[in-house]
Amino acid sequence: MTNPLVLDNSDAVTFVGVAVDIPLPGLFDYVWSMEEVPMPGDSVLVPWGRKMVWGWVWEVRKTLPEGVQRDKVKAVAARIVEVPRLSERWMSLIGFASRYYHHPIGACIADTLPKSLKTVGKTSSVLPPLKKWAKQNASESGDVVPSVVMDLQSRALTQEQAAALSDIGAMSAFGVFLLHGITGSGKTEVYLQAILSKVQQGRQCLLLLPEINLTPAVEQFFAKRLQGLRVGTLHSGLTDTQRLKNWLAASTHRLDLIISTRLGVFTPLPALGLVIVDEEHDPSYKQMEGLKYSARDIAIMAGRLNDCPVVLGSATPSLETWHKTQSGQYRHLTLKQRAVAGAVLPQVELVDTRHHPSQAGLSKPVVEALKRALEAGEQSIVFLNRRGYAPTLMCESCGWVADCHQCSAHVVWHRKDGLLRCHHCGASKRVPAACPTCGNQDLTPFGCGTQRLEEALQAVLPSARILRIDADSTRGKGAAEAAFETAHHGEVDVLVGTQMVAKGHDFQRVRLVVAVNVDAALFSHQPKSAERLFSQLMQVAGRAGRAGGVGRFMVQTNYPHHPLFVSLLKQDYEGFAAFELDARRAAGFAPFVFQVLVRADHKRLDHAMGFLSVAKDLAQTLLAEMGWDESDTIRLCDPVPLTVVRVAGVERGQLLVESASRSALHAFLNRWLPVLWQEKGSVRWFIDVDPVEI
DNA sequence: GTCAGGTTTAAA
DNA sequence: TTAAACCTGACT
Repeated sequence: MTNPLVLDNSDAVTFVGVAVDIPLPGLFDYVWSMEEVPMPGDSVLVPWGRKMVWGWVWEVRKTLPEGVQRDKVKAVAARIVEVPRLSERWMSLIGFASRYYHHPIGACIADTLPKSLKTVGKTSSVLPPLKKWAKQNASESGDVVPSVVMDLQSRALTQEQAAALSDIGAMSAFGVFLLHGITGSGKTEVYLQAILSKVQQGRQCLLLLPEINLTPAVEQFFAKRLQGLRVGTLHSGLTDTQRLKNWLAASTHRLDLIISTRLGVFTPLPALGLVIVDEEHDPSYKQMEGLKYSARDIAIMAGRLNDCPVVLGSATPSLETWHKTQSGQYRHLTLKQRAVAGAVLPQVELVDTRHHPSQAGLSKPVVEALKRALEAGEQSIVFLNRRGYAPTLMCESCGWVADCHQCSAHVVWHRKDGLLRCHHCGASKRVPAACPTCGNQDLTPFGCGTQRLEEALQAVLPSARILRIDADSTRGKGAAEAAFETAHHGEVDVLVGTQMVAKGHDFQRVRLVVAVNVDAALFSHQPKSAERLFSQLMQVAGRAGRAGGVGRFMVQTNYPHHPLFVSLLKQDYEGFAAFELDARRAAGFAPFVFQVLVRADHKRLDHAMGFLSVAKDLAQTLLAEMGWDESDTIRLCDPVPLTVVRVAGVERGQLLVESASRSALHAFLNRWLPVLWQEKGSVRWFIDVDPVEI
């Protein structure tokens, strides 16, 4: 601490540690030679090599850190006054993300701010909203308590809802709640009233949703129900300018409720009072590129830093959340009844496909049920989590299979547009007229995707109006909303689709829901695949019978006695979770062990694998030096190629590191990763903390 | 010698 | 990541 009364020595120089948008670890030091005093959080322009790059002041220092030569240090070129200074709390959150995910701090900032903030001075479109913001900010403060009132048609809460609400409302400090409620149990009503009460106290609320598709409907819902509420959305579907505007409004308390996808969890909200993560188990909360964060985990840290409650909502909580709830770290709020009047749980039926052979993916009992629903004028949903027409195209005479040139994977036949598309790299090519190896003109599709299922359904239900909803049919702006709109208006008898049909949308006239081709997930080597299947099935099941009457959910399987289905029949999440957690404990999987994945990519597999084995050797040496017993604290697995080893012409390998102690794992990474930075050669590598796929 | 191509290194 | 420097082999 410098005493402010003692004048600085005239030759004392101020240095700043700047987080630069460069994938290198650590901060870079610059001289601050401007009149104005630098502050952490300032946006600056600094020389980098022979060009200028954008960065943020992270630390202000009187001396250079050890090892930095004074003559190498250049001066900050300019402070970008138009960009608001980042708050301390926001910097703590980014700092946490950087340490926890072992990702360079500059890259963390770059990955979490609206990217238009990096182009100030380069493009003209960014400046007007920033200038407007500065002007507005000078003239008035955003900190006003809005007078928000609930609409008159508010329903009375069930006892369970009221109890949950009062528990959340009573929590004014940090605490995590699991709001565990089946579909239709009225979680949203609890969110709404909790948000209302926080907003009336002058606080901001952050509501995270797993998918962009859900944001418009949810925004409308809140705007309609809470009059006077200043609500805005943040997601990657917004234009850069719109996103910047909403971000600025949120960060200056001109919004009370921010509804966003995962990227919104990093928005600096000055008056954050409540964080809600809806469908907290959803895999899309995990960012897979750049800073590989879990928005749910970051949300919890944001709650901790802002000392406010965090609500995790789900009908089928992730097992890590469930585990923490069971051990008392999170508080468990349960909603067991369906809140919508007259709605009851759907009946689950398993169709044993060993006894009911299926044609084009549909068994006889399922077809019968669909016919009856059609006759009764009801809507039905058929769920198949695989898009395209057929996952493989094969020549039966020579055994040739259509593969992707750039990836070690089969290409999927998309019959509608006559293309073979690779679902890994996105490349597509025309369907060949004949087998390229033997000239056979009869190529046979194997397996079934949503397009083929749609065709099969049309064949058995000729009079039905069928609508397919998947990533292909809803490409293009507004296409998804238009499709859902059509379904809502009842102009559709059967909806066929991937998990897109399962998420968030209540179709009023649906009584029957069918799931086909789910068995592969039962025996996947991915530890989370059973968990994911169970939650998907519970979620689609919830689409049945929301309007009243008993819904019916039929699942085709070859393994009706599998424990997952035994739990599904009873819609018994807790039973499933107990079974699955036991299995994970026995196998030594997460959440009983903490994992970090080191991935190495290179055009040549031997280079990628070579890097990983060197990395492993270095790790072993390091562990010996640290005096840790390898088998005891840190477990290093063998480097292995990924299942789909080549994608877009790049070969990929990985090395899994595990420990029962999170702090030991991080302490080890802090020593190991700097060594790897020196060792990389031409191999591109990165790490994934708490990976969802291994 | 020189040109294209790959690999290494530094960036504060 | 980017860009320049550095290295290497093929060819004139």
